[in-house]
Amino acid sequence: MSEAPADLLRRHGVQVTAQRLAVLAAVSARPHGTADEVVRGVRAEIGVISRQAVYNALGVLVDKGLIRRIQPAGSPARYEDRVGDNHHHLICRACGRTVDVDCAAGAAPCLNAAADSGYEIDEAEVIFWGHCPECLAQGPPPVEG
Amino acid sequence: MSEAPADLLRRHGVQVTAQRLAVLAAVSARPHGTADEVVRGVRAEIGVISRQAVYNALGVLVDKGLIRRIQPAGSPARYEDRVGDNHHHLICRACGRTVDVDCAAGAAPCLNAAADSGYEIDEAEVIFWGHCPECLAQGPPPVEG
DNA sequence: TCAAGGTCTTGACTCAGTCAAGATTTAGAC
DNA sequence: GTCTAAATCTTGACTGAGTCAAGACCTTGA
Repeated sequence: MSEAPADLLRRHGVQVTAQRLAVLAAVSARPHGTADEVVRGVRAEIGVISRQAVYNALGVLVDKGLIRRIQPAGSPARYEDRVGDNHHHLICRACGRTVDVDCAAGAAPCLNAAADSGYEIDEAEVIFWGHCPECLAQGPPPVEG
Repeated sequence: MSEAPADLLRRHGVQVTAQRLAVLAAVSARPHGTADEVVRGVRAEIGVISRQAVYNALGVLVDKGLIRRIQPAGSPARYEDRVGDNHHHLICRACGRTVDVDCAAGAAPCLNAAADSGYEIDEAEVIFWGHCPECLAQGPPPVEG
């Protein structure tokens, strides 16, 4: 990350604009933020931007592998700038807080078994659901069922 | 599954209605169907039902653990009646076909490592993305990036 | 058969995201 | 520094998935 953001974009064949730089910065500043939170972050930084420009920038950056999109069930898409490693996510059912988890097994552990299906697999998306320490402390999680 | 669907519902404290029975049957008939597909399936079976009643029935059945809801990125929620085992899903990026995969490791393999975070984890949701044999045969998958 | 409570229908609404047309900006050539 | 073509941004309408609320209807249990 010693590279300037503008150079990073150029190196990936992405035209450099104030909006894209601000989106990249906003995603870095608040990992796991929604598109809407990015919009607010960018507006705080450069004053004004259209929702559409943010969606466009996020799409381009995801496309080029500069950021990663995660889409947990029951939540809008979220974005983070930690890419290139095979980490997963852990989400609190109560407060929605999302944290990164390194996969203990290194490479995705189920890939071999799944390959029996004849599918050519390129990604294993893993999301852990539970309750974070703070929500646990505030009271026992509601019994389900 | 030797139990009659109506008894199954009653045993779980769910009031028995024609709509709920039809929704349960529709989900069994087409695993991984969307709410919309369930609506169409139910209409084929009992003639008429409101969208809202289907959402309501699906919600109750998921709540009681009689069916399972999966929400792949970029797709509406899907439902299946295979519950109680820790199986995962494999989705074709090209045609969207979804198949079940048994987890080779038996129990969810990353749970121990993730537990370091202090979270109390109750579910590991795993989705594999790739291309199915038929889509692979029709041509190489598009290069991404 | 009847009353009470739960469920269904209808229709408006929200939220996240997409589409399209015209104005603006960027990159590269002169 | 100026100019042109192409890419990007803004604006505003639109779609799809799902939720909310009020009143009609059906189940359950007595």
